[in-house]
Amino acid sequence: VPPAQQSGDTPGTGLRERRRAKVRQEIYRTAMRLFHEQGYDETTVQQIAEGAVISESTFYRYFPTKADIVMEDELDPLFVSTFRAQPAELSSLAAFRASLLSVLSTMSDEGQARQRERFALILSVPDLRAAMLDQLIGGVDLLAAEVALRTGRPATDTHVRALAGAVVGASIAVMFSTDWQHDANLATLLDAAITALPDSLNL
Amino acid sequence: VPPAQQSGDTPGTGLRERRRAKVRQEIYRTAMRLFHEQGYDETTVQQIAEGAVISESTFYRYFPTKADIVMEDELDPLFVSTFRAQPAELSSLAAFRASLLSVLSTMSDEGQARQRERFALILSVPDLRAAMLDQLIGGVDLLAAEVALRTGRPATDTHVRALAGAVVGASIAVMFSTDWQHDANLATLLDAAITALPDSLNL
Amino acid sequence: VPPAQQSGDTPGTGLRERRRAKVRQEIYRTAMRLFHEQGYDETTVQQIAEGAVISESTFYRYFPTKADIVMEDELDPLFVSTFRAQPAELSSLAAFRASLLSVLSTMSDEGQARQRERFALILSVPDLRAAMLDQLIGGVDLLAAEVALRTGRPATDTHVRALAGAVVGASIAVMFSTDWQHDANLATLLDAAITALPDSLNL
Amino acid sequence: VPPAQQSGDTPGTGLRERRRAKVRQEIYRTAMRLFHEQGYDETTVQQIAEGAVISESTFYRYFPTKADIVMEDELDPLFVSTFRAQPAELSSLAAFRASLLSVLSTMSDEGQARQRERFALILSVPDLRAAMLDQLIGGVDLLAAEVALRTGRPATDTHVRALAGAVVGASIAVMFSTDWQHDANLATLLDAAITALPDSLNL
DNA sequence: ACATGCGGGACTGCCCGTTCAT
DNA sequence: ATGAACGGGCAGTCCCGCATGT
Repeated sequence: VPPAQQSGDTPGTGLRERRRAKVRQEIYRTAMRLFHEQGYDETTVQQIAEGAVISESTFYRYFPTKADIVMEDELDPLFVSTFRAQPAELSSLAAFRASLLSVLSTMSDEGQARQRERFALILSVPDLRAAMLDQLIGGVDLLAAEVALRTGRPATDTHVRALAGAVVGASIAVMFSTDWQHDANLATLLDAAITALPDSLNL
Repeated sequence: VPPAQQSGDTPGTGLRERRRAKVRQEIYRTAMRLFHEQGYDETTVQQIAEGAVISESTFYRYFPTKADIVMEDELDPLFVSTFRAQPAELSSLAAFRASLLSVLSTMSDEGQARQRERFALILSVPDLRAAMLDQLIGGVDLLAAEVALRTGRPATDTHVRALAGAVVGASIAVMFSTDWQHDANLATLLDAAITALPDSLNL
Repeated sequence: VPPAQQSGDTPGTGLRERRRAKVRQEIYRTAMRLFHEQGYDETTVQQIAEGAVISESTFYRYFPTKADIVMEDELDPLFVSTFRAQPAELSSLAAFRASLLSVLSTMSDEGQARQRERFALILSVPDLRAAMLDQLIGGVDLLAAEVALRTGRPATDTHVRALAGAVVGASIAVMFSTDWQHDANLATLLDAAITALPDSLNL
Repeated sequence: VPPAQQSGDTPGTGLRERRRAKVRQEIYRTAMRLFHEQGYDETTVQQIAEGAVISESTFYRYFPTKADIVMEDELDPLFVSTFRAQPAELSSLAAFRASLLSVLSTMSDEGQARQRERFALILSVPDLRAAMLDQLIGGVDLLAAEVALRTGRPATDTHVRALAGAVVGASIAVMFSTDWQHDANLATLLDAAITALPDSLNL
């Protein structure tokens, strides 16, 4: 037992943690493969457990629900650090936009493709769409906290929350647009929407 | 055979339709009462069915899922008609704000209290929060369609969608703020947020 | 109401009967198409009813169960008449074999293909396999009755029933053999099995 | 990890296994009692579960379907071992007959009565008749495998399958004869049918 | 007469809490 | 004491029979 519980973010070099991470990844990959082959609803937790050679109850120790496998998003922490690194003279909106572009551009093409597919999956499965709201609310809270930091206002300030909500809402609205699958580039789309947002409010 | 199929909204004078509406309401009330008394998760569909003196399968013929009972929102159509009635010279944002105030003000105190409770329920139950996203997306689509109508732009236009998303997002963000339960008035809160939105974007 | 209920087999020229036949066929075709497109279990009775533009309960007035659509076999009456037409000097077994070949040979290639596919469907769906037993028992009874007619013995005679059972059983056993899908010709297979049956008993 | 995986049939000394067997038997007995008292269709799985003091979902962990309770046949393995013990010089048919008699004679009168009743139940309930086909196919496959073993031919050989099918088919045909309930002895009946089978083929 | 709608039961799948085995 | 097995329990889907209304 390590003398001090390490803070959650540190990767962790303990043997335990690595084993855990490995199992987790095995579950993740098996599940994604099955979702891809058979569809989400058609894949049972039992099948995933069998594929990853663990018991069903172990599965639930790694992912609270089946939907959480897909909800997994490694981009949030990256986004936060990027946002904080933006020059102070930028407005929050501009900083958001810059961070967005920066994060998206660091993704490999394959990474983009995977995000894309993941997103399409979420869009098409009610259960996953549903699971996304908490994710979204979390996103708003996160952004509000960062904006609060930047501006010195409290995170519960109506203006701060409205800004965060509007930005996330606009992003979602554009992403959930029915006809973006042909559109090659999510980054361009989002960038345009965010840039135009102030003007859009005058429509 | 009825001589003319009546448009869906008309109350309907057929014996069948009235019975249906009555049963639906009975289910709704029974469910809400039970949710109030025992909590949402602690109430089974079977109990609701028993309380409404129907079978479980009949329940599912009226509400596709248990969550849909709570999702029921009669305000949307009212909002749409109010929004359309706004003078054309108002910007979409202003029209939205005016409609919002108008709709909220027509609600009785008791109606407001019920909405409030309903909202608190949704906030506290993961299952309901989850179910809300589709509702929200629907709201964005609805609003986008109306804005498109007002401005003559296509409903899929990025500006239009961004506007709709931002407005809904900001509203949600404010409503999901942790500390509004003490605040008596939702209307005031929302009004402030929407009014300040353009300025907020400059934070 | 017709003065005399016509015997079930007569095609019937009444307007009623023709309408009935037409609806029945419409149901049959819609169902088969859907089974083909989506699979049997994945097709609900409601979908079939919608596709045939009738109500669900009407469906059940034409087919007692969903499985009965597939169970429909128009070959039995043909087989009986062919069997009766066999020369009296043939043994029952020989007559059976001759009738079998005769009936199968009258089928068009397309008809054979359809029978083949139908059979594969039955094999692969538990529900259909299950539904088949009554069909089979019916077949045994039918055959026993015919053999009884031919031989002058009572249809309940143990020898008669054993013969009928053995013939049907052997046919089934061969048809349910795991590896016949590559084998182009069901007729050849069955013929060989029946011909060799007496010898097989000495194994 | 247990040092050696015990063969499935061995009773098993683990506490877990014994408990499982006990629960299974409790379900079986409760169900049979209820079927006897109220009829099969009139007995719900819920009642069985209540009677066995388990939950409905546990029931389905022990028996995949309600029908499988009745399908349970402990005679198959006994039959196989008896069949294998027959002297090699007997023909397969003769060996089958000898095994049949042997197995039936070891059954107590009460056991016979139970089998009888079980069979009558199956005959009278469509759902059970239906479930029986898979059982039958299994029986044919089993017998074919044994015959293959005895004769050195492949189990998929047409002669082998035809023989197995014919024997099972003849047995079924006789058992499903309408008027055997007065006939005290199933063994005698089956024996006669099997013995006469080769001659019957010449009818 | 005909369709619509409801009762109700079988069954599946998700998820959680407890118990057993190592 | 850690992890697997197992049971409980509930949501939800589909099939089918019967009552009811048009």
